Amino acid sequence: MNSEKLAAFRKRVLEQGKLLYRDLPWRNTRDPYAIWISEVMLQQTQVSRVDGRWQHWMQRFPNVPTLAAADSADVLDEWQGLGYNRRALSLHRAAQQLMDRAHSDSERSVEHAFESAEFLDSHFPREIADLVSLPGIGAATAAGIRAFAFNLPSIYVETNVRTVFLHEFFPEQHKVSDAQLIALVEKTCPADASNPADDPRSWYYALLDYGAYLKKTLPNPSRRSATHAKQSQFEGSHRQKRAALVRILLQVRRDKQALDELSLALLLNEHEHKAGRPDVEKGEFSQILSELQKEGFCHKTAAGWQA
DNA sequence: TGTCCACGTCT
DNA sequence: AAGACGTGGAC
Repeated sequence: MNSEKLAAFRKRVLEQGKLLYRDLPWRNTRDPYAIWISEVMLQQTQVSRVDGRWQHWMQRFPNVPTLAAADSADVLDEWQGLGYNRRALSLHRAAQQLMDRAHSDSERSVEHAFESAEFLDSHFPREIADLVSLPGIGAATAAGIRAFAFNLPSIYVETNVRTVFLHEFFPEQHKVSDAQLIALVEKTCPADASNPADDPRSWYYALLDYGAYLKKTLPNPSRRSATHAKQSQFEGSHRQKRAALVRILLQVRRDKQALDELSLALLLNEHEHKAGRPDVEKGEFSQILSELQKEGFCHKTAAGWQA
């Protein structure tokens, strides 16, 4: 790949990015906490579904200390409708870890109150290794936080970025590996922010917006990525039952203020612990549900269990 | 009506 | 390293 070709590509993406720029609410802040929340919400989720939910979350849990102090059931409750509950529980746990880190930092710099949001923001991790050590933050989310909150260069590979590189450099080619894409992403990301119109933040906004546009107008090019996988069947799956159970528990808690906080939190932690594993014990869901039914919290209908 | 599809993180 | 994980819009 010669440098003229790369320069032409960069110019094209920047131009497209300008034309297609989306003025999304989480792009009008530099608060790393707010951007972190948006990145996690946007994992596997369309922009249209996050818009509104992000704002609501920010009202309810405006900063790291608020989120860390929240009850895990309230965090789940706020998350309902976004899918993949484990992301909400990871957010909650990560916030608590950040508080722990801030606490130990403030022992060394006592002039800062460790409870203050400003202190935490200035201590929000910006190194890849520190970000990735938090639950729910992988390579992509870490790079996104670095670019959008701190304007720092990284290799940000997610579906829209894949789409652009697949479309521009690998037309027609199938099963393109991430290693091939990463090499190009690394080569093209601006490494210093001296030119304000061409920095990591603007660069990745442009890539995201151009990629989203390509997905709308073409058969999704990112299907040609080697990482693209067909999802397993939802109907009749454990995760369908688990989702129903969480919904019912939260509904019961909202409506009747029954179910004490602690037992619900324990149950939800259990749920979190088991997520991602296929070894959930047989009959566990129906057992919990029939116990709840005995206490009059829910009942079985033709459509399934209801609160 | 159901079936397919959107996909990053974790184990 | 293959597969689980939630929800709702598109068709």
